[in-house]
Amino acid sequence: MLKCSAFSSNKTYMLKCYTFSSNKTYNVRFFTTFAAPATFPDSDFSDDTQDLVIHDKDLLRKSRRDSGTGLHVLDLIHRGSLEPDRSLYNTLFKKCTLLKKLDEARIVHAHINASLFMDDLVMQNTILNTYCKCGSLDDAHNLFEEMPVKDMVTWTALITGYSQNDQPLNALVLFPQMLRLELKPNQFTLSSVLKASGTGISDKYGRQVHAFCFKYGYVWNVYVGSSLLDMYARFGRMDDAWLVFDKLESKNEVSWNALIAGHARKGEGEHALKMFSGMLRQGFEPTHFTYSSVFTALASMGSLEQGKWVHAHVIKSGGKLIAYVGNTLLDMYAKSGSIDDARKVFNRLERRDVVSWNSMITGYAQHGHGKEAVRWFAEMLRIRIVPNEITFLCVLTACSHAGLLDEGQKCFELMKKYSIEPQEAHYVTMVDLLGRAGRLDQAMKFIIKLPVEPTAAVWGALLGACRIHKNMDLGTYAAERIFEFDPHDSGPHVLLANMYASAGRLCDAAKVRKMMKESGLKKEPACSWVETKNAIHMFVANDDAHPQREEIRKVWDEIYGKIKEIGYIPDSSHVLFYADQQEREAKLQLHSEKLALAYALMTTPPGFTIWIKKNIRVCGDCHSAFKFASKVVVREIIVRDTNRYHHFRDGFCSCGDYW
DNA sequence: TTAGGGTTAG
Repeated sequence: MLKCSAFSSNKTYMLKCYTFSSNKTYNVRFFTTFAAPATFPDSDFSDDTQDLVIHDKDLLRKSRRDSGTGLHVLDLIHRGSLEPDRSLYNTLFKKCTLLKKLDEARIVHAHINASLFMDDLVMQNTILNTYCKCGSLDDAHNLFEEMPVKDMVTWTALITGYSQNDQPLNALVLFPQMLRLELKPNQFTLSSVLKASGTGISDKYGRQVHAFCFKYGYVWNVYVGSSLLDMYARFGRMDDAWLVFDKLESKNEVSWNALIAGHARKGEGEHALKMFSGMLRQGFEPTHFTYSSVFTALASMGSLEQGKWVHAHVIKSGGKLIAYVGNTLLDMYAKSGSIDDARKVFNRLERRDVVSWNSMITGYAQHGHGKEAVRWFAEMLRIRIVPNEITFLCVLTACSHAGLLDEGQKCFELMKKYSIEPQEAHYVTMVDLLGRAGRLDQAMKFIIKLPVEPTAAVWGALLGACRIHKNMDLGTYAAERIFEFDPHDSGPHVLLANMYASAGRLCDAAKVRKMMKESGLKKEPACSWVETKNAIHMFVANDDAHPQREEIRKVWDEIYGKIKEIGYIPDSSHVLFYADQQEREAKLQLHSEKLALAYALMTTPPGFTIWIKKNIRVCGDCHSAFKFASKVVVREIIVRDTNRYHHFRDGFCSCGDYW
């Protein structure tokens, strides 16, 4: 709050300002284009005041430094010292928007309501927009309802407000209402409506808006086009996104970023990286948005070398590691297996937020360092970083994978202290934690006591644990509960059949297989990928299509012989559909990850770390074989399955056989 | 006066 007095000469005003907050008095020379005010007393000036010089164009900058909104100007207006004009109010609203000062915006609004601008449509639109930018859609909506006259900008401002404040449905409801009034949307309206259309489960609405973009002639506009391709990309329709991108009349960083982000979200790292190179070739400067999407893409590829190359770009660009880029960068290093580099990035971050901590905890957990993950969680709490629901999920998963039963239970209890309501994923992980640790009865009691109806995923976690600990009765019960949700889900059928097979109950396993056959259920085909010499090779079990199949099998046969010599015993319970023991053992050696390993050994130099990715959980027999293989071939083998990472080195796996 | 793109888990 400022108290001011002033005098003027030729549009230069000398203001005496006293701030109650800091108990300081300022002599302020205020150069302005405002009309000359009435006379001012100059007797208030004292000698012990500080001098500031402010030009009206500097008002925004100066008051930003003072962390105020410059509302003292309103006092001047109120005292008749200044005659308000549009640019003064606009400056104040800009300031409120910038600092998200809702209360101040309300004060300026009240002031305007008592001024000549009371019924000014443009001014009303500005106020409405300020409320939206300050996050108060209630204020914006109230004003919208009160406005006797509304134009296209009024509607667009409110639509944009809802779209930008996570209320897409409200935005989508307003759009047709606006059209019914025969107000013609422009590029601002359409890009906001498209942003709102990018949420939800279907692109049906977005496609309709696409038609409106054609109708009104904005489809090739870079703003509308970028929103349009982003909308398609969010629904995974990259072909449609590309069609829009290719036809844009001009492209900018945002169009490129939207496309890169689309590929990154789909886990199409290669495409995202190609786009990044293309963007550089065409002379576009990558932004924070670009880098965070590219690192997300690289994280999904686990491609450390390419990750380092892009990291070098960021360093060359000289930018600071802001939260988004820094967090995705450290996640990339963690997911690429280099937890040390991830920690270095973490240490260099300008600001470490809950996402930075979660990423480190997950990094440790996924690479088998459960205790380290728990230690980081404790440190995070010690320095009073407030955990979120993802933090707890990360820590619970870490505990579950590392067999840290007590720590996991304590972590679950701690959620109450932070007022975080457990979600389905937390319950699933708790059942997993108890079940893997062999506490199947406790897991069952936990499910019974759940405050919500247990889901198929909860029963699935119990079934998985029953398979590990060979508890047929409880496993069968869990499987039956899952079938009640979805009798056509092949996953639990396979798990159940595996469970019977590994317990030697081949007749029961055969019954499940028969049931699957009769219902037309097919097991999801297991695939493994291996990256060599900048190309990605995919393998499926019993792969007969690969041009080098003979050589691949020869290499694996050689390894198979060697690992058997040092203790590998094939576990044929992981083969479902063959009754003959010899045939089962033969099929076991043709699992996709084994073929991928053989191919990687053929095509990479000695000592080179081998990276394999798998679309489902790594098979138990392959896990055992890889441990022995890592010793025989003297290589580090990293397998990333849907659950976690396995670092096989010198006969051991980082997961400690607990996955 | 109104517009578009980015992070952690499962």
